[in-house]
Amino acid sequence: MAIRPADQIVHKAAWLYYAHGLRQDQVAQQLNISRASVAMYLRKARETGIVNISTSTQLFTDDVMARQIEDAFGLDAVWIAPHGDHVDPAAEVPVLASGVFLELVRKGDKIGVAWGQTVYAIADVMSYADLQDVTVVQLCGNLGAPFAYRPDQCTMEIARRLNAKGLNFYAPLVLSTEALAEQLRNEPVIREQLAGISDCDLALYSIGTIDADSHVVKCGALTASEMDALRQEGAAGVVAGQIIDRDGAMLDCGYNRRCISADLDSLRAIPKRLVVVQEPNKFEPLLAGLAGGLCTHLVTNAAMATRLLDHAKASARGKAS
Amino acid sequence: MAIRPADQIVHKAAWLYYAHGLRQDQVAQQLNISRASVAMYLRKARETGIVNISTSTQLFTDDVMARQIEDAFGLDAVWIAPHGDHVDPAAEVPVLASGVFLELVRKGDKIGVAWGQTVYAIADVMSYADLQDVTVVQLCGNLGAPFAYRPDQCTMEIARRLNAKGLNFYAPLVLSTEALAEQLRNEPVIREQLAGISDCDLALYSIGTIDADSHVVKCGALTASEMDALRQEGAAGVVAGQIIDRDGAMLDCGYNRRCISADLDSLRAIPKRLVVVQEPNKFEPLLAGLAGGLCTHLVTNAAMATRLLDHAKASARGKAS
DNA sequence: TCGGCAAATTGACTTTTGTCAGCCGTCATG
DNA sequence: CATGACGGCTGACAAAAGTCAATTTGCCGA
Repeated sequence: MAIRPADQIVHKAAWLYYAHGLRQDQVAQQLNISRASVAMYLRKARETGIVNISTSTQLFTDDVMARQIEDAFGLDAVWIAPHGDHVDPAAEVPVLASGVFLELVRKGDKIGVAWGQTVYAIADVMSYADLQDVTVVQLCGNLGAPFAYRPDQCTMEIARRLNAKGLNFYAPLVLSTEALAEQLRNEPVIREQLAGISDCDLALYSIGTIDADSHVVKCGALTASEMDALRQEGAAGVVAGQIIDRDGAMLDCGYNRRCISADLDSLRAIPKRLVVVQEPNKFEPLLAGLAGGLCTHLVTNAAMATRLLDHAKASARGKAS
Repeated sequence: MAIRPADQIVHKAAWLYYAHGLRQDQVAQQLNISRASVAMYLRKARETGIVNISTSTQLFTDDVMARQIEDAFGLDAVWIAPHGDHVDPAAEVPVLASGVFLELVRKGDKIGVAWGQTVYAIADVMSYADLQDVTVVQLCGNLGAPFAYRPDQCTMEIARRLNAKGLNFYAPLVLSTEALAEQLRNEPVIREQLAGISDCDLALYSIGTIDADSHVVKCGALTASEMDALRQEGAAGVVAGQIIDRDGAMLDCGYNRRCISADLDSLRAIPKRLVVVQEPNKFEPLLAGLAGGLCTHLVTNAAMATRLLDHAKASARGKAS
């Protein structure tokens, strides 16, 4: 909580430069150090969240399509990244999502974070902030797989960026038997953590696909053929490591019963549920998530937005006829 | 609410530069404009709060004196500006106060603002923000005096800086008779506004002195000799244009009864009450305000902090003996 | 007390950003 | 239809910020 003596100078430099608007050479003079050091301290200040630079994301909500999707699916807010007509189209959605995320976070909040490539990409471009009284909790159990986007990695990276407390989940995501999963869920430590999920203020997740490329398959929680079987049984998407059906309800299957993760009611109890979807093949999973009320705030790209609207119009016509 | 077409380009430039980290020439290329225009748009973005740059004020709370004052006076948080060993010592407290103010404001808040040179100085150095759903309300009636720090000016300037809604108080601060003041207070428009003060989330004020230099004297609400008489009667400070005694209670006097302003209970109902005091001669008034529980968050300078602590220690000894 | 080593600091150079006079298109006016 | 005023945009230059190799500082163990 207290400022380390070594950081004192960083705070001072940042204050003189950003709050008072002095030039770097003036700051250097004030603090009796070289201008090069000032430049270094200022970079450090930005990188550690002592200084915060945020850009309004209004540009992306202020859009007819975004409004139409809000209305069609009853969402609180929708952000649409335009077609990647610029340098790095793949980065657009994560950068936007991280901006939106930081706009939604409040001091003292408890934030639930799931996992996946999308979530990790967001963490990776997120700018640093000084939110020491924020807690970031992992929404589901862990996987041993050596991927950067594992649940614990996602949680910790976001906590690190925010200078927040990170609360990891020390249990596997999926166990070999239902009985063991049940026992573990009843362990006080685990039970407490699961129970605490519903009093998060904000949740961040993407929705996974039901195919061989799914992160649950890549990380070894399910085999490609098991996944295939689940699709036959009505699986439509993955939320926090669990399989949901087309209506966004938990699929009644052995895999889910062997999972240790946030149950969907707990997720729905979180007031702000930020869902970020980028890849085109996540259309069906996203529809399932929307149907299940798992999303209040949505960040996606223009292509996906168009498909969502087309779908909404089609089903509206379907009902009318 | 919607972005003006002319501002679209400002948003885009700000997004590419600050969120994606492109250089100005790359942004210029993206948007097919000259780099000079990009530089201009970026300045505009900073000046209108599309981009927000904020610096942690932790340096100034993270201080033994600040902690001691918190404890001694039971405050939620205290910030102390160090001795003016740098370029513009007079600006230090207002700059700090505006930083603290912006840290305390939340989206959707209703903010009460009083008036005076200190408050106006804060407004004047405050950086721009994009808080469109914030409401800034004037805590007391108006004065005709041609000073920039009039109640309505303070309110409007802060509202302008935040891009917030400003709600002015269309009544004089002080009337010639008690009867007229009472009648006016009962006018529905005025009554409503006064009643609404207690559901502010945050208040900002300084505490005025009881002397010929007081802003209420300069603005003609009281003459110097009237002020002198009030001091004999126990006046110790001025809050939102009204006179308080040494205990921070409303002084029972004709002037106060002729005032149209927030009553002290309404102020105390506001959860965050940010008091900013800079001038040495405001020591007694500040003590009165603290005694009356009119302050939860305090911004001041090192000299004042020392005096406060000395006073607290002295009265602790007094009680002990 | 003295090397030896890592971390912090700096001077000099390069790149990026800020600025402003002048230009160009637009629009209202005579 | 010419004119002039105005606001926004740009090119070219000046100022400021970023970078990095070289140097200094502080610190540890011998």
